[in-house]
Amino acid sequence: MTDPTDSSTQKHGLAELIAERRAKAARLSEEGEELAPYSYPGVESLAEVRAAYEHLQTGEETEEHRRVAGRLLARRGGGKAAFIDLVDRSGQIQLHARLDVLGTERFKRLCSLDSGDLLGIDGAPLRSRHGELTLRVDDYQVLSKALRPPPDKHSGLTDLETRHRRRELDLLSNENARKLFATRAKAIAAVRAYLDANNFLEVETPVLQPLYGGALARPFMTHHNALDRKLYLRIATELYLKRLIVGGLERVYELGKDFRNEGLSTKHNPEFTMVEWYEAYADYQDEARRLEEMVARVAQAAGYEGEIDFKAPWRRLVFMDAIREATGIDLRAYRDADSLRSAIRERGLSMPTDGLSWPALADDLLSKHVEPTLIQPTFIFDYPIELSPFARSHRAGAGLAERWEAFAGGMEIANAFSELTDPDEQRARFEAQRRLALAGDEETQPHDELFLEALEHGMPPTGGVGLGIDRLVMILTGQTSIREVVLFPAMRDQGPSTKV
RNA sequence: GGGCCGUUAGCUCAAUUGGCAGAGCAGGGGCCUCUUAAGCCCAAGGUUGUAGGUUCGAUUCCUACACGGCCCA
Repeated sequence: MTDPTDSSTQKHGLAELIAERRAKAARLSEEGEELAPYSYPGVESLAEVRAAYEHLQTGEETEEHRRVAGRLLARRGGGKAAFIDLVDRSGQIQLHARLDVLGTERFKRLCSLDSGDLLGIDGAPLRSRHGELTLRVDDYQVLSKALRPPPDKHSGLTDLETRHRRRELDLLSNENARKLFATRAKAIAAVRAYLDANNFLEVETPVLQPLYGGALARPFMTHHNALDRKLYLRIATELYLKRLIVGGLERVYELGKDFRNEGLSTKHNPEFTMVEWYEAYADYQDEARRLEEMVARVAQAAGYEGEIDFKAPWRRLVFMDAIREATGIDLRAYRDADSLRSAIRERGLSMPTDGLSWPALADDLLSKHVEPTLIQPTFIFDYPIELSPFARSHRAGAGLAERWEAFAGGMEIANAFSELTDPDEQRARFEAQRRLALAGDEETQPHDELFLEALEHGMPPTGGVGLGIDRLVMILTGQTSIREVVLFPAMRDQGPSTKV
């Protein structure tokens, strides 16, 4: 035997599988098949075709013409007829390839294609004798020859690491992954639709900022060569958006990536998607109503059918009461770090307390002992002012700020203030932050003089909200890890690879 | 940063007490005109994450490292 396809000489590791596919592509090409056309016009989605022929009775055939395209998932049969499963973003359909329709040569070539190949089909809809909606293949066009084998056709790709590093393989082999990111897109579109409908202007402010601000977080740094200056990737859009409110844009929002140079977890990716909006003449109570109304609509648009009831009004708690109910500690009675620390230790609450300031301890009490219990949507109102350098002090005083955070699924999803508009007060807050930084706090607000000057031009009363899109999508899709809702999550370098 | 768990064929998974590393799918050679996890016959496919160690013998036991997951900080 000198036949190069003699099975006794074949191996089928990955390198051999690739060589086999390359050889097959070469063969098809020699036989006159165009393997990579520049376009394939007139394609309908499989879902559209399915919907149009759902009425066909078992065994009923048509002579109508439909053009579809997708990836070859599986083939059954051969000989003189075969069934092929084709998948596109909208769904799946069965093809019926027949030798008597296509002729011997083209039928055999079609049957020789591999799973993963991209295929265009001209076909006539029918319902098979077993009741499956099917397209009889009248003509076909190879749109791309896949040189590597796809993941398993039944199990798809399950290895978490590969699913996240090689999202394209996750998407092409797992319908759930395709659905999830379609849901994410719907949720984001619904956020924009809500804000647009309420007369907000979508704006874009710098990602590269001379000074970072608007949140308590460590930034990424970079360098601009031509300007020879240090720049930071933004940790929030807050300060620029407020300058737009000073400028008279009245209602603005920005939906985009923020970057925080912090650890990774199931709830934290170093780059994440946030929408912030600011509304002149409104306060934080107005914004609470806006958020619950918006999120209820987003959940509906995303087709959410889970356990969480987003319908307004959401539960409303007050910061100190929420901590008292969960831990028995009344923060009003412990106004300094030392007394609060001993109260925490007396009650045997498991949390580190050493070296933490009073605001940090108060914040940790909330995030460790209250936040995980907030499954149904809940607002926590009236944070200690020390935790809120951009929030206006509470009209009732008492060391509080007009600030709330919203929680659902045991996670913080949004944060809002009656914005601090007084430039002198803001200057004092920056000064307080500077003292914290000198004392060793790594997450403080740098002094931003341009922002202060903007406030000095006069800022109307304003309500502002930041809503974490990734976490909202986690809740809407029932995922417990942010890596499942971000297409390409941050991963460590893989190290030396032995893969082909 | 710490603890625990995982890493085996392209994919999904086995492997008993430390004793020749096996299946299914995919791929190759055949058969097959209503199949749908199609089926039947044949032949093949492995640096068991990496580097060491113990042992007559290591996927298995030990150490370090890499990557991932969960929990804690």
